[in-house]
Amino acid sequence: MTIKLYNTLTRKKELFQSIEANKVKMYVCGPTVYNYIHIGNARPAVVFDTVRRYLEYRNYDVDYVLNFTDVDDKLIKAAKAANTDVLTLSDRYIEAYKADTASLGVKEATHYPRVTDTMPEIIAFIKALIDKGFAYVVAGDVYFRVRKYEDYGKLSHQSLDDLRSGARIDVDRRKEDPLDFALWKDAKADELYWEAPWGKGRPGWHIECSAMAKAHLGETIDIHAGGQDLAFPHHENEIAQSESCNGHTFANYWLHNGYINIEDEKMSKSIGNIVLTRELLEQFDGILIRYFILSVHYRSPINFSMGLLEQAKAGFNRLKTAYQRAQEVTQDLELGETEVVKEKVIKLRRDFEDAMDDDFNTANALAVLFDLAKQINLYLQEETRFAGDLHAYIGLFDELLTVLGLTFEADQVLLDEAVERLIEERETARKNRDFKRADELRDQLVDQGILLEDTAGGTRWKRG
RNA sequence: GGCGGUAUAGCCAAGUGGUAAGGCAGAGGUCUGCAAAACCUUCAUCACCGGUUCAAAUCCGGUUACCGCCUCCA
Repeated sequence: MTIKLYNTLTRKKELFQSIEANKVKMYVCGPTVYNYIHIGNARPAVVFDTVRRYLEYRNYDVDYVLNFTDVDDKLIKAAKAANTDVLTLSDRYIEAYKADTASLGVKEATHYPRVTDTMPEIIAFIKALIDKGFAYVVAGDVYFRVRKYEDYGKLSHQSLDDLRSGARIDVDRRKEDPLDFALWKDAKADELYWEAPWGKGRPGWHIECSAMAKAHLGETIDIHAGGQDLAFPHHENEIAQSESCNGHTFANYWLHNGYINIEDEKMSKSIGNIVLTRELLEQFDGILIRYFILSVHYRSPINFSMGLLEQAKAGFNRLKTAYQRAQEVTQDLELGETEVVKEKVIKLRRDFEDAMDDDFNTANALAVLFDLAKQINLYLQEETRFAGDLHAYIGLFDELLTVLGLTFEADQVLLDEAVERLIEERETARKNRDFKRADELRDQLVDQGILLEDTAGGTRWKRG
């Protein structure tokens, strides 16, 4: 049990130690639900889901909280544009988020708090900050007093002075310090608002996470995760709020995932190269997209393109083929098992754990799966094979796939009658050594996306 | 200006001191009626310069290029 993870706070890989034995409190910053998620949103969803799965594999009970920001400027604007209200809009995109991430093999979170459901806690949180002198009210807005919190900048490793000099010209002169940030925004006309002791309005962006994490996980949590861009200012501000309010460490480990570029360019609205997960799912299996994401270490940048996804598919198919062949063959074998295979399984498992223990190195973990596939392929060529051996390989395969959230969907079993007839007809042709006819039929099937493999045990087929 | 990241074969990608994992593509071979799948073989000295060391892709210094954050953003 020696999981090491890279902590942004210390910029080092640290040994993971949970607050409570065998229990992990994990908070992941979720999306602002004003649109469908893009591939960039998919990365943290997949990556931190994998972290969670591995912790569970390591026998931790993981309390996994993922929030939805369902009130903010973007939502208000989007709702107006769609001629609907904020809550209807956010409901819709929350459902879409869950559906899209489910396609990517992401497990359900333990809790999905929403800002609008956490309002009393948020208001109480802000009130406590005001009472302690960490926040001040200006004309209905409430700001956090950055200079009052001594450790400000400890996550992004910047001093307050450096941050100030880098800050853009701040037009809001009501703030005591340019870096002070809004905890509460005064309600403008026609906007959704909540009643607070200092006036009507809605919460600022950062406070929600502090409040929701506290409400669901307590004052000190184990892991707080999100995209690398959230480190500053969002997470920095969360730390400032939470530690000022609660008086002790907010999160022990901070994990940040790298960006996804599109064809070597930053994904952005202005470039117009946003790739929605939903669109991608029309062309590629979600699990393949997950595989692609996991083929790179989570902190490194990933470049995305259709070509790269196609390339990944070829590799993924290699794993899938080995797995499926093992399953087909195992039914016909005699019972029994060998020491050699037993030891190989033990070693493969250990290699996998070594990879994942090292800051969730999924690229190396996948290399272990390729090793496993190779062992299976080699084993299938041996003269004497036992069901027990293949079961051991398959069992390990299943287990490791589950940790990574990967599955090999069985190809649709149902074939069109017409297709089946073509396959049969080809078999007859082959028996009659009419190879010209057989090849024609095979080409026809290829056109329908059916690939054939003639093996000793008969003809196999799969979808290309 | 401040903070940080990246640079490994045609492509993707691991690797933080001991002589370059894995995958895709390619080449040759085995198998096959031919294929496919699989197996075997083959394919890099790690951006550049200098230094430390018995030994560096890995440490130190410098150079170049690209990128991120400092402003809503995964």
